[in-house]
Amino acid sequence: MISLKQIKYFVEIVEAGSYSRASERLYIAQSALSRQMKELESEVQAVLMERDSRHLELTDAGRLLYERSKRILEEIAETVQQVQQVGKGEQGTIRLLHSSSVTLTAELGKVLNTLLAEFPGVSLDVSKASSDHQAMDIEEGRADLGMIRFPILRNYPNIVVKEFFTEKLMVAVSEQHALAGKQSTDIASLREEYFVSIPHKDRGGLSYLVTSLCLKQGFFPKVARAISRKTSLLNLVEANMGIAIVPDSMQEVAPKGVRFIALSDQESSSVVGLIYRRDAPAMISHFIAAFEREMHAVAQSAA
Amino acid sequence: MISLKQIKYFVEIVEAGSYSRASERLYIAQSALSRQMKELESEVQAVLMERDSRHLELTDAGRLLYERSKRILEEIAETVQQVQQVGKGEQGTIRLLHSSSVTLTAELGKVLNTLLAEFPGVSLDVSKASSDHQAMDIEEGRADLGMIRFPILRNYPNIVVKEFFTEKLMVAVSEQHALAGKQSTDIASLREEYFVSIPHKDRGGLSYLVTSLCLKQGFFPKVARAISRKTSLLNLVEANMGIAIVPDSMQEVAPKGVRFIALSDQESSSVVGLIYRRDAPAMISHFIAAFEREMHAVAQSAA
DNA sequence: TAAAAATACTCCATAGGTATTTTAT
DNA sequence: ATAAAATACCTATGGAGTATTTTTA
Repeated sequence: MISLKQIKYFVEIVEAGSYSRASERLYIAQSALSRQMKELESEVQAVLMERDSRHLELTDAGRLLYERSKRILEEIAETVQQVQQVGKGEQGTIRLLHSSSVTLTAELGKVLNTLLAEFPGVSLDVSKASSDHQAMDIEEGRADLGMIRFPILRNYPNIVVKEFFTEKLMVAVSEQHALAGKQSTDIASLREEYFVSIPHKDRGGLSYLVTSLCLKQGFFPKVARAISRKTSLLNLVEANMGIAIVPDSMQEVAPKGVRFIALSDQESSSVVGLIYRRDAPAMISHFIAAFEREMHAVAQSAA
Repeated sequence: MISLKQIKYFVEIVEAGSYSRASERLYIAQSALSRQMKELESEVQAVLMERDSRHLELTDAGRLLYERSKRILEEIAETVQQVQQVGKGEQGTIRLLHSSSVTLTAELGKVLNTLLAEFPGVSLDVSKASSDHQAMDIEEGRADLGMIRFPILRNYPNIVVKEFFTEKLMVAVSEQHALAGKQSTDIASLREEYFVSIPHKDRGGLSYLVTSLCLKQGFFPKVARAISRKTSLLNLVEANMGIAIVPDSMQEVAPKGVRFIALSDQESSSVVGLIYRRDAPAMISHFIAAFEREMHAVAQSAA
């Protein structure tokens, strides 16, 4: 019966390029490898490697086995990890909240799918909620994890707030707007514009950030004549009721008649944060750790 | 280190529904299973089965491991088989010929793809050739395998001819033809039609078969005014230059303006054959055996 | 109490170690 | 002549068998 040991040894030999080197890496004697490979070859009834005192070379059969073996070993490792997780009770539904300004972009969706594959016992229940609601829901056990936009004004003693990722801010304008054709602008130039977002000083998040940025340029953003909580900001922008400063990820979900203009200001970026209970169960903690890891990975690959 | 034995035992236990029954199937002692499962559970750090003296039930972790294990064992078995094949020199290109009346339908394509997956060292080189050419090419080593349409008139001593599969014959007519709307007809009713196929008595295959069928009904098929070897029969049919009797698989490759009408005659079917050298190398023989097996399998599932 | 799993104890097969030989450059 | 793989021989770990105990429906 072919054994996993043989497969592991075989892969290691191929990657080490020689029996002796592989024997060192595996902390076993070279003779053991020699015998195991002989055994493996008789199991599959095929010569896997041409070997002499200098060279080691895979045969066609060996190459095939090597490729397959890597896959199989990976699959087994992954399986063991996942079975461990499920065994540890890492299963159930994670209730994930997100602010309306944190949209579920394709990128985020990809990351979440990766996580679901990694945590086979877990499913997600995603809803939209304001930062305050998120904090309360999580504190009181109605949700597990939230994605909010900095800054956070109030403090919740039982809740951890972690920086998650950073996005560039952009100006969203209607295609009929004077700025529509521009490549780039800055916040100071928006002094006379009407903002469809509600500049609410004490609610934190994006509106707070935008207001602060404007104040730094010496003006308080003028409020547009039409404002809505129901329809998305971007629909008002499209209707040319005013402009908005939003994260660039909003481009993905923007209606057709909206143009995005880059902001040259250095500080014009916004941080998305992750919030969760300080005493989150192990499963949630593991999920969060993986979430951060994956998100940083895509951030790296993007940079 | 988790072992294949443990995985095999585990799967067997799950499928047997009890340790004792599994131990019988595996020809080992029940105690051995008990210990191996204990070991496996400690390897994956998870309880896999709730077991007492009456019931055996998988935990969530166990269910996950069971599903994955089946996949992994399959993958290993398949790998071993394929490595054996490649090791036995079962690699190279199989030169496959087919008559023009044996079209590479989607069904056939699927079967060939299955075979290519099963024979990882093999690739195909497919060409069209007349039955006679096929036999000569194969006899003289320029090809390996041919798909022809019965009957075969000449005898080639070094070539094996095997029935492969059977198809219903249909009448192909232009959509402007009087028969176009009919559900079904019979050969006797085609007495006055013009046939765009060339009724060649001594060339075998489809034309011979069609001619014989007509003769059985007491007439010799009338030859259409336009005949071509280059363009496909069906183009002539579409242009309403005459009708043709063809296998139903031709519907897949027919131009839009062609209608197919069923034939009620009992004998109106045609047999496709496989031809190859009597002394074909092992690899070709194995491939052929698998080809027949797969083709019969789809024939069964269709019926 | 009966059937099925778990444990105790024993044995042997086989994986691995050391030392040596073979092989190809 | 040397570096690496193959072989010979020995040892020890761990997998399997038998017999027995434990568990729960």
